[in-house]
Amino acid sequence: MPRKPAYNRDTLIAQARDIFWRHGWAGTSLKDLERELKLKPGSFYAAFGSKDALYALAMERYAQDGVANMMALAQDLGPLEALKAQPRLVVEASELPTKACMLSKTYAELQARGHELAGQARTHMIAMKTCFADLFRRAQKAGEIGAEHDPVRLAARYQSDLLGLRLSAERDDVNAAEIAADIAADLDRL
Amino acid sequence: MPRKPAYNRDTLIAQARDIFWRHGWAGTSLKDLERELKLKPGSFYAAFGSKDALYALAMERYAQDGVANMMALAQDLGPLEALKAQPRLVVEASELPTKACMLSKTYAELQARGHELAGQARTHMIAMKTCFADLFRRAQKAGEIGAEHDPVRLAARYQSDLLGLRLSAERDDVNAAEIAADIAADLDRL
DNA sequence: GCCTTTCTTGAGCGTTCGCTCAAGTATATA
DNA sequence: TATATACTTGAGCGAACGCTCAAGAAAGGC
Repeated sequence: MPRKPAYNRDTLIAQARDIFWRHGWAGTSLKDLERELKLKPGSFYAAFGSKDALYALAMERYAQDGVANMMALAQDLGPLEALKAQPRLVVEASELPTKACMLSKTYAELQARGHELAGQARTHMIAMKTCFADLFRRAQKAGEIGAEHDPVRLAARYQSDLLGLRLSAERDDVNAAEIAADIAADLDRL
Repeated sequence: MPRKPAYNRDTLIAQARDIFWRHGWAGTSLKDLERELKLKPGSFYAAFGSKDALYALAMERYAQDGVANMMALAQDLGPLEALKAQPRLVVEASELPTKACMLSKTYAELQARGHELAGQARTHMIAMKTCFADLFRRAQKAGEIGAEHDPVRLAARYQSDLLGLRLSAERDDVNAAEIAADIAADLDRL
């Protein structure tokens, strides 16, 4: 009996992710979302409930894709080569809304006010770090890196370097490709 | 003939820097500033002109102090030891409003909208990077690091690592001291 | 003590914010 | 075709935003 929505929910979430990713939480107004998603306020709130609820969905999508992408890369190249390739891939990716990590941007913007979305960003970053640690552990088991290293510590450093790289890649005064190459080179010395 | 202001301008700028640093541009309202600086709207606008003008002053103060601090450290320890010490000092500093870099936070928040303050943050970050490059150059001349390295490239990587470290240091799930130690250890292998 | 000059005060401007809701429209079922 | 059940629309709510300005208070120079 009912009527179907004129929009595709998953598409809208992906669109919202890109807008939030680029402009941040406070930098994105409902007017912006209504214009880009082509939804009037009523439809928007019927579909998602609130700006924050949509932001949470967008961030979840972002995090899931990030982990899936890393896993697929490891499937293709093996764990160490995947970790080495990722910095270059991020810098070279031209279709991203922005180079900086959406999770770190969210965390940096909202943590001081104790916003709930900052906590969710933190959770997603931990999942990503765990994914990195798994890859380091697998590389270690495969004998690709020395047994004296702690995979969790390597993962924390790697994630930190990646966050810095992605921030740097936003700047036109920085040669991000060089930094990416140097991060990858460091992994070969482990 | 005139009447003196009841406030100290430099103190207010330092206070504003800490508030902006912690909460960001959109995250800080005039109400917040009026409350913390104990200034009514009229006095505020007579003194600083606008929220953005005060933000620019705050960021300038932040950047000047950053370079001065690095220079003083190099004076005490020499260039390489200063670069090695800085990561640990940032992580251990307990009096900072927040660990993340104010310039990178500003840039990440406002760059996508083309805000003028993002451009100013960019300029200050370039100055900081130039300061790092100088120290690497001096370390190289002193024979502390190999002649095959490019000081500018080292500076870009170092700044990127530092930005990542400072973002990571905001998170309670990360052992930032370990990352800081690893960054310093990398400098010894140059 | 008076006058001039500046600083301080706070009510309130116009705008934008996230969001609500009642009325209208389209569609799957009976 | 009639009806029930969504979805769509857009005017507009109360609150918060950055900011203005006229009136009052304080302090140096004479």
